[in-house]
This record gives sequence, structure tokens and C-alpha cells, in this order.
Amino acid sequence: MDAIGDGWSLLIVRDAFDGLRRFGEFQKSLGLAKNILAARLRHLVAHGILEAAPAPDGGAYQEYVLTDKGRGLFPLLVALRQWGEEFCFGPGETHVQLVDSKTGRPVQKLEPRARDGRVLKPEETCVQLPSRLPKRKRS
Amino acid sequence: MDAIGDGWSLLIVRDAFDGLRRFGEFQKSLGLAKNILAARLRHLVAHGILEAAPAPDGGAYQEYVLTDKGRGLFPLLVALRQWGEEFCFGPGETHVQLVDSKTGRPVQKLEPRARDGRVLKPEETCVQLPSRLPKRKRS
DNA sequence: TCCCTAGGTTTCAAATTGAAACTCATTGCT
DNA sequence: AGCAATGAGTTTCAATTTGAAACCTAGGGA
Repeated sequence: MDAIGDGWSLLIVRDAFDGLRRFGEFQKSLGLAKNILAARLRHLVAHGILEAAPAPDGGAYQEYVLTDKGRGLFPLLVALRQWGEEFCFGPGETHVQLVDSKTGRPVQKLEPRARDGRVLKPEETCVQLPSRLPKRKRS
Repeated sequence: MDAIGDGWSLLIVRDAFDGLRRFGEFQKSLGLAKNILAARLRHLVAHGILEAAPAPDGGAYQEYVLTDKGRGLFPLLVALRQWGEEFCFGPGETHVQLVDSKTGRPVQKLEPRARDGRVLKPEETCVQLPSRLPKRKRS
């Protein structure tokens, strides 16, 4: 939550998934103040979610691209988007939808499942420390 | 993002999934200031994520319980938790894990999939307006 | 050369946050 | 019944964060 807990960070990451890389692109897309954007980008870089690559084409500036950790947020973004699609619009209200770009059909709804494939409801899960792995590593 | 975009809201929702219902329980669990908690709870109620049920047992106070919309956030919470488990701890570092409470084994990793079951990478998706549904409604 | 643009940083007012004190209603104790 | 304690907030106020706008700096083009 510290890394992505504020309102803007996830939007920046979403835009990064959409291919945006430059300061100005993010700013135009999100319409937030430049100082805030600079701070958020710094923060995301500091948390290893974005990487600042220096001057790719020739301009003396930076590009911000997702790291593996940042790309790991994709399922979260999908979950957020699906939730918004399902609950944040009235029945008649039209809105965009996340689709498989190959077929144009909606992405499957994300559902937490047990290892055996059962769909898990919230009450069927809990948090635990991982069992002190019994699979010994070769010494 | 307006509904759940700030740092505390998702934590409150998570605790609600964990069964917390009362003001004091949330406050103790999260350790945030009472005024902020009150504001967040009001906000979540206003957005239809929590519902304020009056005096269940006999006390003259309220309980905050998840609505359907709130319960719909479960996949998102799972995604967030899995991301944290995967990327926010060092290799040796021990941390809790979300497991199927029946078997004690970790929940499957959430992966966005196309309707045909293919795992979708970020670049393989895009957003679209839903096709003007060809299935006519009975007039 | 002069001006424009992209990418920031600085400044300052306004909004938000958080800690602590204060209510107010309900127990619990005696 | 009297009285302290607890739970659920609200109020107050200082400190932090935000956001808009102005400013700065390096390159590029006319």
C-alpha cells in the first residue's frame, strides 16, 4: 500500500501499461499538476515499479518504463477495472470494457480459486505463514 | 479510484473481509486517527461499499458491513495481496500468505485470461466500448 | 539569434491529515 | 442510585500534502 496506495500511482501505472513513457504524456493523460507527477514518478521509481531510462531516442530526457514488479501489477489493474465495470455504472450506462485484443471479447472475470480449481469465497480463505518448507534444499 | 483510491479505504475493506465491523475494531487494527476513520467509513458508505447497520446486538451504535459492491472487491484484494507477496519481500524474508482455509494451500495466482482460457499479457488486451449488443431485448 | 517546447523545480495558498481533547450515550461496579 | 469506564464519534488545531501557476533550463528550429 505504501508503494501504490495513493490515488495517482495506480493511474500512472495503468497509463504505463497503455504504453505511455514520457513525463508529458502522463501529464496530458492524467491532467495532474507537474510537481505532483514528478513526485509520484520519483516514488514509483524508488519503489522499483518504474525504471527511469535515460534518453532513448536522442532527447536528453528520461523515459519511465515498467519493471517486472510494475508489470506484476497487471492482474490488480484488471481486477480494479472489472470491479469498476461491474459495480460503478448503472445498468443502462455505457462504458469501456477490457477485451482480448485478438478476439475483441471481454476478458474472463478474475476469480480467486483454490489449487484444485474451486472458486474461493472470501470466507473460505485466510492468511498463514508459509509452512516451514519441508522440501529440503540440497545442501 | 474515487471510491477506493486513498490509502486507507482498501485497508478498511480488507479488515471488513476479515470480519471486523465496529468502529473500534477498525481503529485498533489500523491505528489511524478516529476522525480519519470516521471520514473514510462515511465515504465508503456513501459509495455503497459498506452499509451502516444500526444496533445489531443491542448497543446503540452502528456496524459497518460490506455490500455486494464491497464484496466485489475480493478479487482486487487478492490480486493486491499476491502482488505484495511476490514482489515486496526479499527471497529469504518470511511473510504471511493467502491460503485456502480448507486445505491450507496457497490460493492460485490470479491471471487474466481470454474467454478461451489463454493467459493474457498486458499487450494482448485493450479497452473498447461493448458492441451495441445484438441480442435484442424483448420489447 | 530568438523563440518554442519538453521536462522539470519553486512558491505559495488551500485542502487534508493526524494527534489530542472533548461529547454523549451506554454499560459495569458498588 | 451514584460513579467511573468504555465505545463511538466530533471538534480543534498544527503539520503535512496537494495543486495551480510561475519560473528555470536544455535542445531544436526558423
